[in-house]
Amino acid sequence: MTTQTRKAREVAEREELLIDLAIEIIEQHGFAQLTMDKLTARSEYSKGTVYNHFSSKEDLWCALCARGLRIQRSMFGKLAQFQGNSREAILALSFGYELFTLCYPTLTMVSLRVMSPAVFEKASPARIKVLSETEDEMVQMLKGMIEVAMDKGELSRRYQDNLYQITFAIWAMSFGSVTIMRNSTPAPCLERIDHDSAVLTNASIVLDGLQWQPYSWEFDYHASWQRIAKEMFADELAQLSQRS
Amino acid sequence: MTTQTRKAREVAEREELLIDLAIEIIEQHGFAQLTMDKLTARSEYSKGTVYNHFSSKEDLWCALCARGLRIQRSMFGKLAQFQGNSREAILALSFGYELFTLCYPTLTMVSLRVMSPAVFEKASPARIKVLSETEDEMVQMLKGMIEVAMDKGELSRRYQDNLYQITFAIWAMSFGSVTIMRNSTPAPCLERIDHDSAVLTNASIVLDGLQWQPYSWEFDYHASWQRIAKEMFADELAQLSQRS
DNA sequence: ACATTTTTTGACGAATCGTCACAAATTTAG
DNA sequence: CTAAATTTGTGACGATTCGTCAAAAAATGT
Repeated sequence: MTTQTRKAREVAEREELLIDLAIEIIEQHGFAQLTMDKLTARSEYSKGTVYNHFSSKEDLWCALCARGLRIQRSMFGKLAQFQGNSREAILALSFGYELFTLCYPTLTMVSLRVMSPAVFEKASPARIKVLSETEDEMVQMLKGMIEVAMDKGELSRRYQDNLYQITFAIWAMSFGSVTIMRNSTPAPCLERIDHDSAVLTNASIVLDGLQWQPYSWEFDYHASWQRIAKEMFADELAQLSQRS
Repeated sequence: MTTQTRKAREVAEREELLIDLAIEIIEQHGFAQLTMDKLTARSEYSKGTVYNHFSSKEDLWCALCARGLRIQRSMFGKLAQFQGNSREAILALSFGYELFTLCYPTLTMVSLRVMSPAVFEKASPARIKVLSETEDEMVQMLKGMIEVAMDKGELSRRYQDNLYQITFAIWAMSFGSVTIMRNSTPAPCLERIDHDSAVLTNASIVLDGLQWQPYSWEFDYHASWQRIAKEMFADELAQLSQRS
C-alpha cells in the first residue's frame, strides 16, 4: 500500500499548503478577502481541486481553526514542562494562550468567527471531529494539572466533585479576557486597564477564588509571569516585539 | 421645526422596523441568509432606501448589535433594583447577561460576529459611537456597585487602585462562560458540566477571589440565583420554558 | 403654480459561491 | 505493453450578492 500512503501524504501536504496560502491572503488583504476564487488563483490548482479539500468556505475556516488549535496544543505541551509550583503551571497556560492570540491574531480571529452553529452546520463532520478532539486534549492536560495540585494539597478539594467545572472556569476567564481585550469595540473602560497584566490579574483572581495556594498575596506571580516569558517563549516574544 | 422632528421620527421608526425584519430573517432562515436584497424584499422599501439607513451590511450588523445592547441595558437597569447584599447584586447582573443570551440567541450571535476590527472598519462612525456608549453605561453601573460594596466594607480594598480591573474580571468571566457554553464546538468536556449553574459557579469563584463577602461558603447563593429568577424575570423565564 | 431640494427607486456591474460535464492522469487488467 | 476503468483535476457557468448611481417621485419653499 505504498502508493496509497504516498498519495495520501501528497494530499495532506497540499492541504497544508492551501491553508498557508489562505493565511497569507487574510494577513495581506483582510479576512473578508479570503475567497475560494482568490485561494484558487494564488495556488497552482483549480477551483474543483480546492473544493476537493474544503467542502465549503466554512469548511476552510474550520481548517484554519484546526491549524490554530494544533499550534496551541504544541505550545501547551512545551509549557507543561515549566518548572514551578502548580499555580505557576496554570499561569503558564494562560500566558501561552494570550501569547498565541498575539502571535497569531489571524487564527484567533478565525476561531472566534467559527464559533457558531451556522458554521459547524456547513463544515464537514471529519473536520469538526478533529477540532473537538484537539480541544479536548488540551482540556485533559489542564485537568491533569488540577488533579496533581489536589493530590499535593495545593488546591482546595471544594470543587473535587466536578473537576471539569474548574477547567471551565480557568478556560472561560482566559478566553473572555483575551477576546474582549483584543477584539471588542473600542470601549472607554478598556482603555483604563493595563493590557499587559490583565490576563495575569484575572487568572490570579480565579485561582484565589478556587483557593489554589500559594495565594496571590503570598507569592510573587508577577515574577513567575516574567520567568515564563523568559524561559519558555524568548523566541516568540523577540519576534513579536520586532514586528511592532 | 415640527416637520423636521416628525421626519426624523419617521426615519427612526423605519429603522427600527428594518431591524425587526432583519432579526426575523435570521431567526427564520439563519444568519447567512440575511442579505441586503432579502431585507429589501421583505420590507416595503427599495434597496437604495435600505442603504440610506445602513451604509453597508456590516453597518446593519452593528445596528443589530446596538439593539441587543439596548435590551441588555434595560435588563440591567431593572436588575439594579434587586434587593440583596452587594454580592447578590453582581450575581443578578451575571444572571441577566445569561438570560439575555438565552432569550435573544440571535442578537448574541450577532454581537460575537461583530466583535472584529474588520467589521468596525466598514460600519459608520455614528453607529460605533452608540455601541461603545451603551456598553460604557453598563460598565459604569457595574463600577457603581463595586464602589458601594467597597464603602460598605463588603469588598476587599486590594484592587481599589484600578476598579476597572474588577469590572473587567467580572465581565470577562460572564462573557467567557456564556460564549463558550452556547457557541463553542461540541467539546466532550462541556458535556460534563452543569449548564444551569456554570455561570453562577464561575461568578462565585471570581467574587471569592476578589474577597467579596459574604463568601460562597458563608451564604446560599443558589437561593439568591433562584430568587433573582423568580422576582426579576418570571415573565422571561416562563416564555423561555414555553418555547422549548 | 412653479422651482428647488430631498428622498426613493430599481436596473446594473463586479465579485462570489458552489456545481458539473468534460479532460487528464493514474491505476488496473489482459 | 496496450487498453479499459477509475480516480483526480479543470474552468466555464448559473445563481446570488453587494453597493452604486442616474433618473423618477415626493416634499418643501416661494
